[in-house]
Amino acid sequence: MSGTELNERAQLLLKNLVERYIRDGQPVGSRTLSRESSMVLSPATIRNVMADLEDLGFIHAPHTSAGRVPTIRGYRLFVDSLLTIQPLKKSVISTLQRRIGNNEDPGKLLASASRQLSDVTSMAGVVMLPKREQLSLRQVEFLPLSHNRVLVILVVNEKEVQNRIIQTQRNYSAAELQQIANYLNQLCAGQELRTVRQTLLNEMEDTRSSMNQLMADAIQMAQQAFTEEEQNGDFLLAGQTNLMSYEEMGNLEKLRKLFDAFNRKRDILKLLDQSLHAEGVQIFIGEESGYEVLDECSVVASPYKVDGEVIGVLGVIGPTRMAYDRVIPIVDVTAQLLGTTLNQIK
Amino acid sequence: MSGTELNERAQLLLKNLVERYIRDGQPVGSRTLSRESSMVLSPATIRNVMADLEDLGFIHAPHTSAGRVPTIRGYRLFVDSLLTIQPLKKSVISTLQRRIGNNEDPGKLLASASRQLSDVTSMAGVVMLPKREQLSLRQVEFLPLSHNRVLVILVVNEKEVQNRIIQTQRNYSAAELQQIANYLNQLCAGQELRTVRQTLLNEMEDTRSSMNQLMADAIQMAQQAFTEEEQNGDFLLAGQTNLMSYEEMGNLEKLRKLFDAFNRKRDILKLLDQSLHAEGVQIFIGEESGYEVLDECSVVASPYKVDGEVIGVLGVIGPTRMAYDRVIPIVDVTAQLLGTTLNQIK
DNA sequence: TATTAGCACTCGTTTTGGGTGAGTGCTAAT
DNA sequence: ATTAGCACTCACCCAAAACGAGTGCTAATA
Repeated sequence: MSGTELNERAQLLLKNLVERYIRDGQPVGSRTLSRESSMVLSPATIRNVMADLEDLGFIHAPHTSAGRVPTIRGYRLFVDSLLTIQPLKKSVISTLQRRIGNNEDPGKLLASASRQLSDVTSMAGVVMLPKREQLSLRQVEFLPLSHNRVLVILVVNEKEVQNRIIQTQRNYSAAELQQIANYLNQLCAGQELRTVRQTLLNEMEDTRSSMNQLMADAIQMAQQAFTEEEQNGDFLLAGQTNLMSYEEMGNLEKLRKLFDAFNRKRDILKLLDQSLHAEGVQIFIGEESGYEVLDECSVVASPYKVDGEVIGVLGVIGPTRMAYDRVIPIVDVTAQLLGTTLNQIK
Repeated sequence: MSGTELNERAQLLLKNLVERYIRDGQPVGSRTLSRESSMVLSPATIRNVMADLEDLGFIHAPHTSAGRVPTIRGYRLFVDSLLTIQPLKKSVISTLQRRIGNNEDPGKLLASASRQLSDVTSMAGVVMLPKREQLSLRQVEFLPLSHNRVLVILVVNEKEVQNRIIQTQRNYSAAELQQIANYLNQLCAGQELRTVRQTLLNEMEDTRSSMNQLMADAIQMAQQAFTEEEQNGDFLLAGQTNLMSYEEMGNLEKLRKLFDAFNRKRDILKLLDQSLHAEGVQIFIGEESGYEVLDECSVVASPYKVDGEVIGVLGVIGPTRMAYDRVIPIVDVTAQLLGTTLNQIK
């Protein structure tokens, strides 16, 4: 029984222990496990096995006369190779589908997905906003404002509208701006924003010789307008209050730090980013995430795709002691549903 | 000493009591008050006075052998006529001003104001988004999408861009849409959205006879586009996690309900609306608000103006036991600063 | 008449200590 | 290798006791 490998029996026992602990949150003792477990073993034997499991760091006793509780390592082994996931029933899937809806507005869709996740899991649901690598310019429009400022309206990706205000050298009339816009639209429409910037550079060379001042202005203006505001990414969070109902979150101070992290967004984003280039559901258990505030939380995340390309991540955040077998398929399916729905309205 | 009027001494005592209670959160007893209070009275006398105050419902003893705690009525009297507010120092005001900044983007400005409020008060800061009564249309633009849908871009109030998608009867070409936009721009530019709708109705009458199909289409399209999505109002909340640090919020269940109310927004909005047509700082103490979740909270709110017209409300939400003397001027000044800053960038 | 000292009393809080029970590790028997 | 038996540990519960801040009432006082 000594050694670093876990035999069949020990694994099964660990599985039972974790399941039991997840179910009712109490440290589980040898007696319980003996009764519960499928195999017939006396408590004493089980104690021996548990002692081994403890030596190997899979479980841990809060104090001498308490049962055992899974450690992070224990959970890890559990989700990696012990967990049996029952696939969702068709009916459940279609309920999820229906509840996500197929709103025209992708923003609303994402919000609904995160709410969905939080509702069905009773934890916090999170949906990262899509990273749109390729923004293809459809049309640009300029409107004069006071104080040498110009309102720029960009229509990208067919139906998305961005607008920003730029500062110009002098005052342009509406007519001039119209001309500039026409010029730029003709030059750049349909291109991706990054190639647009290249196009502008090239054009600048050409125009310099031809000496058309307005064109030169146009290019300079466009340079400003198309400077991508670095979009640091963002996410939608729903149901964070659900987390307040878990007694393992009883520590208000910790809970507060967690909520602050949600507001700060940065750490959570970084964590989600890690799933961006992964395939399928990823799980971060407790400290594994590397973020102290998530000490006692697990994150179950999955990338979602549009056009076969991963554009974002969604998932749930909850206590380490969560029903992984239920949560994992929910996250998985929701990611797929969101992807296909986004595809449809693209 | 019996009677319903409070004599000078009783008022002063109440003032001291509330101040003391606000300072350290413990029920305050006759002994403490005797030591603390400016006037020289024995604990026994003070007990007599306190008994009266209790009869009149201004204070309340949590149990027989505890000191007294202000009731809602007590707080009310305190803030209404006992409270001495020290005006903010110039330096503090300019710090506030600086920290709000003068971002070009009004959205960022509002966010910064609410963060500001929460930071300096260590409570939750809230800023209602401006109600813009008059949206004056500057320009409208149509872009064809697939499936008989059209992307409408509205530029209102000089520099604000709205966009929505409408469903049309048939497919229009870009050129047709351009024509329609020109027509509408000529017809309606500069008008307020509400008069625009009227203009359209009138125009419809006229056009019906002249039988120009495209114009008729244009009007129908505009009807759709200008149907105001009822903007139910919204607010920006910052620092709600601050509330988790007050021991009077120890009850997680209650705190959760409060946070849920923040997310629901509706109740909070209604409450803030009440300050919309008030002059100066308004205070809702505990149950006074009429919303159960705010039982143990007070809301200090003030309308803010642009162009001399009230367009929104801002304030803070915190425990009933808050330092009103400090919070009230902060809210007051912040409202003024936000107003003037908004004015500048308008 | 208003104020105050004195005193018995109340009641939440803290401390103490025994009892309980779930669970353990170890040892010896199977 | 497994199990029964047993002494031991320790969180938890509960009741009793000690504590102390604060009260209301009464009688004395200015």
